[in-house]
Amino acid sequence: MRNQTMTIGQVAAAADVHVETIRYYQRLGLVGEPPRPLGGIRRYDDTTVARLRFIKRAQQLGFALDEVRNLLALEDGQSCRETRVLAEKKLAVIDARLADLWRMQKLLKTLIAECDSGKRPRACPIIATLTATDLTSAGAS
Amino acid sequence: MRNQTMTIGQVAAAADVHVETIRYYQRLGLVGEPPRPLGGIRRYDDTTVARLRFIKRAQQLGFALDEVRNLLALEDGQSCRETRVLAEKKLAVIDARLADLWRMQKLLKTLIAECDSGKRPRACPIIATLTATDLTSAGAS
DNA sequence: GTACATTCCGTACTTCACTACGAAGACAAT
DNA sequence: ATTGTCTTCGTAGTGAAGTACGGAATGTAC
Repeated sequence: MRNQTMTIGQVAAAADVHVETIRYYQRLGLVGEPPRPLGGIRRYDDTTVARLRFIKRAQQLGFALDEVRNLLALEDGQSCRETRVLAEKKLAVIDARLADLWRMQKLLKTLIAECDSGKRPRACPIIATLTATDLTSAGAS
Repeated sequence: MRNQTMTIGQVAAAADVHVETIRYYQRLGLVGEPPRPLGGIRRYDDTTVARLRFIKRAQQLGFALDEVRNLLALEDGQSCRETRVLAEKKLAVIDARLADLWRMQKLLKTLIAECDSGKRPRACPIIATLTATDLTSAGAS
């Protein structure tokens, strides 16, 4: 697959993305466009496939495309400190999001349990909570 | 504040949302529009404020506006079983999202730690991982 | 009675990561 | 030489939850 032999469709299949996604990344400058031989079709090699996989993995780690752009600039692996800083920032965001979701999970679990246990008198405890409670502290036993 | 005395701006201030947000919710049918006295200005009472707060709380629990619409239909508190079903579905989504984020968090922590410990030889372990690893299993010690 | 703030209404724009569409050209097989 | 698939390029649409804008009318204070 070396030496510019693949079409964009073959690259897409190899990296398991859609052709349109590659063209979108090219517009964003995340993936290069090889020169087009006069009136012909562009050819790619597997460095493009590798780059697409890199992008996919970074996304799975929670990086947005704009952040992936920064990571790609450090792709030589020689700027470990800068990469680390990006990873730490992302980790902080993920930590915060986890705390949020954890709070939601806890409260929902509590409310669902109350539906069963008949602890509260008449009305549905979930609706009652939505109607009256300050959720930033509610259910935090 | 009873008996239709507030303007939309006062309602917005009381519920801590923007005027445009109220109008947006009115378009979605989440909030009613009181009749407009011929060529005059609509007046609201605090049931609208309460409804806006209900919506905000539901959003904090992770419900999308479209789901809030369903919750509002059960607002009388008499359909506890149906409300519970909605809450359980939302809880399942949140559980899944938590698992995702937890995986990201774990992997990022591992990678950042490796940056420090010099475990890996030369290149940045984060970049190396993005370049080569299958993240769905990587770092899962 | 006039200046200023608000309201009303519709439309359009924002972000993010794509996806869809359409026309024209290129290439591969028969 | 024709069919059929693929590529190229540009533009436009998706969904979620709003935000922004602009002109006209209305309300409020002095």
